[in-house]
Amino acid sequence: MSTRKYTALEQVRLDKIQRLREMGIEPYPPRAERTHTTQEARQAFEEAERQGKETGPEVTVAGRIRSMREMGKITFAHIEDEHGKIQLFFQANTLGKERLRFFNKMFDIGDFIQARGHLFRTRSGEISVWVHDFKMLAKAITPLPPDKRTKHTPFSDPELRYRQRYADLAVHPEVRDIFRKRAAIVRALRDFLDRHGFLEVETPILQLIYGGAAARPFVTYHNLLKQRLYLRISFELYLKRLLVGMFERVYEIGRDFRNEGISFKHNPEFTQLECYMAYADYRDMMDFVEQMLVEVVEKVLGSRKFTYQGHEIDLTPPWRRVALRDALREATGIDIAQHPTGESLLAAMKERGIEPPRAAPRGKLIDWLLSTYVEPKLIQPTFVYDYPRDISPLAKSKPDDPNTVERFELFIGGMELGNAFTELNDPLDQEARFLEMGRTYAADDEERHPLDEDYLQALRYGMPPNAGFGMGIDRLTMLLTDQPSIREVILFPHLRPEKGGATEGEKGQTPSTPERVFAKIAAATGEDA
RNA sequence: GGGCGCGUAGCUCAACUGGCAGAGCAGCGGCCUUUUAAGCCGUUGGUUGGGGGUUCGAGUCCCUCCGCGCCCA
Repeated sequence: MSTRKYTALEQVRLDKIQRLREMGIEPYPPRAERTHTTQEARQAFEEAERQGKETGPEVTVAGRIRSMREMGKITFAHIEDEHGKIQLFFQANTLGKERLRFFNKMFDIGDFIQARGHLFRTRSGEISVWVHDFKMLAKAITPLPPDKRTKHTPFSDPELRYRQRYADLAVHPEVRDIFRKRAAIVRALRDFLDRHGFLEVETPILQLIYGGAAARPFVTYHNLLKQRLYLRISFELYLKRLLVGMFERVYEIGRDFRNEGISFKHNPEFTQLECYMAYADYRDMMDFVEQMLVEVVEKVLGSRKFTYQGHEIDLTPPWRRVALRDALREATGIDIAQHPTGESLLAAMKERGIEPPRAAPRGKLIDWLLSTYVEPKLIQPTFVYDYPRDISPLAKSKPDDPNTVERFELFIGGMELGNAFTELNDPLDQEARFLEMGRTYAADDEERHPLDEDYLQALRYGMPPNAGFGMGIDRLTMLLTDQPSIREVILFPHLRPEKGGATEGEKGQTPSTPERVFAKIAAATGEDA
């Protein structure tokens, strides 16, 4: 019994499976006997040609049928494996009429096949396998979608491409290339950090107290321990504990989870790199990041320059460094230094016809101005530095200006790519900041964070001065693969369920606070919350 | 969360002010011994995203729900 109804097209192929089995042919045999990839087969033939031969060696190739052209007593087909295609040539004189008919009738585009034969060139010059024998490796039931380049019927529906990424990948080699490049980026970052004395570590994803960023968490529940847990929104507080533990340089590459909106640059789970360097400050970190990205990009792309969405981006150092105050003054005419309070800043904004979406504290207004008026224009790599203290509770204040912290964000291609501070290592100041945040944020503000007493305890043992940096791997991949949406660089991006919509009983109401969610989870799992 | 747009055959898309749901591709049957967007002849295929309403009559108009995209938060 099937979990869904088969289409008429699928039914045809199911019938073929049935008939194959009746003929004693297993449509899903356990083993293949490939001797050459398509690439190796072509190379083998070219080698034979260099030796003056007209035919190449006998090879057994395997792959997915991508096209079939039946022409009476001969049939052409292309098969594809991971790295390329090769044409198969089936001829009645070689195989016998019945065997050729068997191929024509029982094999379809999308099936995996293995074919043995010698290599040759067709009259039109294409290297092909003159098939002596062939074998079904895996019968496809659902027809493959046509690829994007097919003139009449491109497979272009983004929803279907993301929902059925396997089909998208199967027919679009260039989509496979994005993920190869992504792997190369991560490898190059690791390599760079390892060579610079960083230790790669893994810290908890399930956390009792979340922190390190301003974001809403996903919540979950450990049944046996009756523990409320959060999926981490950043690695920051754990990695910095390791500096207390006398590791001087640590990094982690992994998944963060943020229970927030989805957009072309936001996915609920995304991959982050964070690294921490003892005895360095945020200026050292700028130099380090510059060096790291230049090297990574050169390794992956072979150049310091690349095009992102029509913009030529040049990573040749030194990158522009601009104080947040100057960047905002340039973009909006407002000097935030003249407006030490939210009220004053808001008044200045309104004077210039700038209307924020909602009333907010000073730091949040500045953040909004930055992302609205500055960020989209920062195409070339730019460090924006010196941020308001109240939106940076983990960063150290500037010695001469307690309301400004030593923090920078990195922008490339109009996107925020990374964030860094001279880390706050004064346990008393950190405690004061946590308490201050608790007062500034309304009790029901979902970005209000619980106070992490254990983190303060770690600081009390003494943490060396250090700088930390976090960067979105997905966004870096977007830049280096010239993709306009984060979904193009995540293999299985988050989508709503195709059917059903909201979970039963939750329609129309969002359980907005973790407390309410815990109550629901506990009820659903039969545990006391 | 808000605004705009989209949802029709397996895929890509048509269908005027409401009036017989169509094409190309693929599929199926046939012809074809060097094709590669093969070609030629014939042919099958529909819960028009789900539900409700208006109407003699709804793909089209109204309400609602679901999904996707773009823009805004």
